[in-house]
Amino acid sequence: MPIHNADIAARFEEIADLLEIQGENPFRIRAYRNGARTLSDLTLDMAELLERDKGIPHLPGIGKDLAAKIKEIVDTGTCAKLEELRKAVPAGVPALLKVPGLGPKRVKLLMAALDIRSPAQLQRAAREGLVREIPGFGELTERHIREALEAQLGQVKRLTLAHASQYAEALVDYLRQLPEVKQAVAAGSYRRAKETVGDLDLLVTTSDPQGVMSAFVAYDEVQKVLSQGETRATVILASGLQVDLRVVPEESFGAALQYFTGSKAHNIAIRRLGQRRGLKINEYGVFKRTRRVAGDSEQSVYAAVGLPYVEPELREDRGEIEAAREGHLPHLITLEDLKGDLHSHSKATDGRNTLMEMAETAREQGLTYLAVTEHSRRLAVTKGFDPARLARQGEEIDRLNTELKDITLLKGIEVDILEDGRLDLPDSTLSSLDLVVGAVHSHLALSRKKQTERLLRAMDHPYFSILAHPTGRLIGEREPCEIDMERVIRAARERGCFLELNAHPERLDLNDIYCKMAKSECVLVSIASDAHSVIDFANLRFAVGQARRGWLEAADVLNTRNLAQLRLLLRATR
DNA sequence: GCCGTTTTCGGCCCGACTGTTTTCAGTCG
Repeated sequence: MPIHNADIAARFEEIADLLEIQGENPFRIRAYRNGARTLSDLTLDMAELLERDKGIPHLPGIGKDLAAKIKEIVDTGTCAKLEELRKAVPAGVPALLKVPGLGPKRVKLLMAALDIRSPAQLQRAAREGLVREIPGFGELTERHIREALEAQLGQVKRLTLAHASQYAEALVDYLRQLPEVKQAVAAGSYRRAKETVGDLDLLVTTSDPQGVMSAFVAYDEVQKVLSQGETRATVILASGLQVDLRVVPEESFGAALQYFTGSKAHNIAIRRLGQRRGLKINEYGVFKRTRRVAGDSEQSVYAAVGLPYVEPELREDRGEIEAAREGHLPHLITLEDLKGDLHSHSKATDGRNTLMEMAETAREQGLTYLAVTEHSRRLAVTKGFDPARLARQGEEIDRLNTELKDITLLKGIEVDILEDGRLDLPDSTLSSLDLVVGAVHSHLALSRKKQTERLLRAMDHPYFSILAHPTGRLIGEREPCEIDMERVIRAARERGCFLELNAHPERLDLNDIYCKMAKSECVLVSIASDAHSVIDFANLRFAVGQARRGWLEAADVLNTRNLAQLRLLLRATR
């Protein structure tokens, strides 16, 4: 079993949980969690580095001790420290930390007083009314534990960004129409355009906090109010989504928005910068002793610690603070930078609309070209194209292009990459097209070596232009294929072809980390809708969000070029 | 356990809400 960075990160999280239950130094615990986060954000594969005898490079939050543990975990699958901790704490106990309202202190109390060793035992004890008898617990706490354990069975997964946007936009609209509300925005991971959102964080400024709070908990989708104070409330919607609302005075809007946008790691780093300058930063502003020196706007908060404004999508403590300090922040791509779309389908295969309808909608969205890329014959369920049908569509595209104004249809194909890396259509067919988008739709479970070589062979093909949804993942449904993305990206650079960032809300593939990696290797990314109907062009904004999280600028994206420039770049791949 | 533009030792972000207590600990974000 190969050990991936995610596996090492999981071991570190487990160590942190176990140390927490033992009541260890909280900063030591945080060190393990920071190490875990660094590893899961990393593109370098630790196991591979060690295999090639490269040693572990200097990484933020990974010191001598954690580096040694990484090596030990890669070599043995575990580490002595973890095994020692596992022996000291019963196996079901870490799961108790996941129960809302239970932290390490209460878990310890439960173990000591009632010998609770698993969520099941806790559920029984809570039903029998034993929990309330423990000093520090009470009837209400017991009820909350019982309800939380029962609810956990049907626990909601994280929503895709697109799904969350439906709830967020409706709620923000609701709050904005309240007369006492000055500003209302969604902050948190939603504002950072993270691909999935666990809960919504809303921020409101008002002169009447009480009124806003009452209106918020009265929103008709609210099923349960978890907490409600003067400036903060937490509710659960009927859909199961948790929503936190924070209310601050108008002059604190910037500081509060900065704080509630996160990420947590980014905020900690910013506050530490503040500390060094003798400043205290909280959601109400930036303070020098008791004097408020900034906080009206986010810009003012960053300026107070000597930094330029940092875009929300960059705020993950992945190097943005250093880049800001050195004046190297990227000028991030925007939706308006996209000049065209290089992946779409029509009724001819598994799409819903005609070519004309697709073209006109794309044009309405400000696009000036649209590549038609139907599936190839191998994907029979989609009525994929054989050479003859593809040729006939080519004639139709020629005819439409004489009728269409301000937009050009390009002839393409989403050709299946077969198990051995060959393409599903002959060269004579592919050579007649403007671009060839290659995609894997079968044999997703090949070994890392085979899957990687399959992609490399496909990309080596003389007419190959763009690798579509490179990892094949479906968020929350299907894990990415095992691929050595570092090799794929390097191969794309050498070959001169491109990688796609697919805008389908469940794909968003490439992800942010791989986008950044492609950028560092100077491989252009195609931000593509993969539209199967006219409404799918709207998904482009989520892909742009992902691209921004991956530090991409307009120049890093293939389809920010105008048609003439694009044709040159596509021709150069051949 | 990590880290250093005051530091290689002694710090490590900061505040709101709840429940149980009678002034605050625990948890959460």
